[in-house]
Amino acid sequence: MAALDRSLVSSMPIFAGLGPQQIDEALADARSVRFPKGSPVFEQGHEATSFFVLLHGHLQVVKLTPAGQQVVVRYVTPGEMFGIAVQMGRPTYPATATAVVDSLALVWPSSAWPDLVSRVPALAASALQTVGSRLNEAHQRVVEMSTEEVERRVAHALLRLVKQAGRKVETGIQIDFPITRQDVAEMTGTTLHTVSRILSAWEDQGLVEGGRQKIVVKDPHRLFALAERG
Amino acid sequence: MAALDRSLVSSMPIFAGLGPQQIDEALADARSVRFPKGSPVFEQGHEATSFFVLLHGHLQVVKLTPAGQQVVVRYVTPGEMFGIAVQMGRPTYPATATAVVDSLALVWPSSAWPDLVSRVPALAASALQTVGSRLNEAHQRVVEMSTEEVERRVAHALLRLVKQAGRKVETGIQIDFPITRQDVAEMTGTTLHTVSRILSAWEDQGLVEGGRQKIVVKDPHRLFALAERG
DNA sequence: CGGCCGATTGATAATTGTCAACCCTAGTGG
DNA sequence: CCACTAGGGTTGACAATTATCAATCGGCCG
Repeated sequence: MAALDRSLVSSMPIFAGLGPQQIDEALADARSVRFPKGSPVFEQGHEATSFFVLLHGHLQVVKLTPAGQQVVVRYVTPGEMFGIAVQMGRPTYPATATAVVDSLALVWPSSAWPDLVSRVPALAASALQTVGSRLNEAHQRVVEMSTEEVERRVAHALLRLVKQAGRKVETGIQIDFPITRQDVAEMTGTTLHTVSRILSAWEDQGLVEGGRQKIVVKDPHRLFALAERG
Repeated sequence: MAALDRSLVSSMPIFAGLGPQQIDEALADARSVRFPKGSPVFEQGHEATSFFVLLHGHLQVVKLTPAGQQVVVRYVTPGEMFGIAVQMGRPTYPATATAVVDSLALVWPSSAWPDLVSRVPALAASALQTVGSRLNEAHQRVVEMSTEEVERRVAHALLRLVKQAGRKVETGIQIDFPITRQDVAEMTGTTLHTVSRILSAWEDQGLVEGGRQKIVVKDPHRLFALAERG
């Protein structure tokens, strides 16, 4: 089991640069847990009792506003660390993570972190880099929302999804999990109606191919041009 | 000199929980540098050769888009660590930091970080928390830009400025550095025209008091109500 | 097979950006 | 010391994007 996990894990950036025995040490406190499609991994406001590394599947991370509106913060892809609220000094999770397909994650108790870091100091640097790259994405998104109109924001969001969760199919590259127009709207700060109109227009131009909870990008290059030049 | 710095620094969250000798150790590699109003501390895209702690003053951190539009990422207030790109695994600064008033900062060479962390492990946790809280702010901003109309975004931005850089004056609380309508627009993803209209309306209602590069919040409570309830 | 969730599309309204003109004042330099 | 100027601010008119409201369609899952 540990050996299986080690092979699953050794190629992941978080564990990059660790020796086999360090990986085993890190894995000692962890257990792997299955999260069926639709089930919550953790919920906004709850005590941050665990942190995670996703092994397989995809999670949607959502923030709920006081007024009840949702914003999709990001999607978690295999290899990523997540739920590291405590490490950042917050006692509760700042968002809700839900499995959008059947998923598998390594789970550590938050209390294991200090000990883990002292035994494997490189983990602290790993965590810092993880959070740093996430900060960068967030800032990028702020810049996009400040300076780009909706269509380009949707284009950027789609390209990001393609990079993170693209799977080759006959007609192009498909987002590898069920995703609705509403989801895309919540990623880009617009409404499902506007997203629907945009995707319809793109479909007419042969850029993408729609479907129920499905998006296939047929011409990534042209989509990229649209996102950049406008 | 070191003693002076230590007293300046010991109350700052980044150095919280460090003993006096640990603080001295951390300060050993640092020098303090003055940045006159208007001068750049570091620039977007340049090699991240240093990281910093602000001792006095205020910095504006700006991201420039390929199309030449600016977005104000945040303002740095005394006690904050900044320019920690290398620690997050990026070779260059992702934004430009400029002193908006005469400022003073501690400067470390980036190369000193690994050694520093090994001698003062608590710094790694400090840095992680700093980046974590910044990530939180960025996400908060994404949520606001996704769900709130301009007026409430401006209200939130003003309240944040008041908290970070508010100074009591007779008529209320003034932002303690020169700030233009354009700056506020670049913080909230709108135009200086819209900001000007909003501030004018608020001034008529006795909420704020305007002026050239000046904003005084006369009634923070009412502004807060406006930001929250809408 | 039926119901429901997701998607599409039209008509309309509202917010906010754009363009333009103008004012004001702080600071500069003669 | 005063005049001038440039940068910051204000305001109006108009346009455009995008949200809102409403109706309808269609295909999947139970």
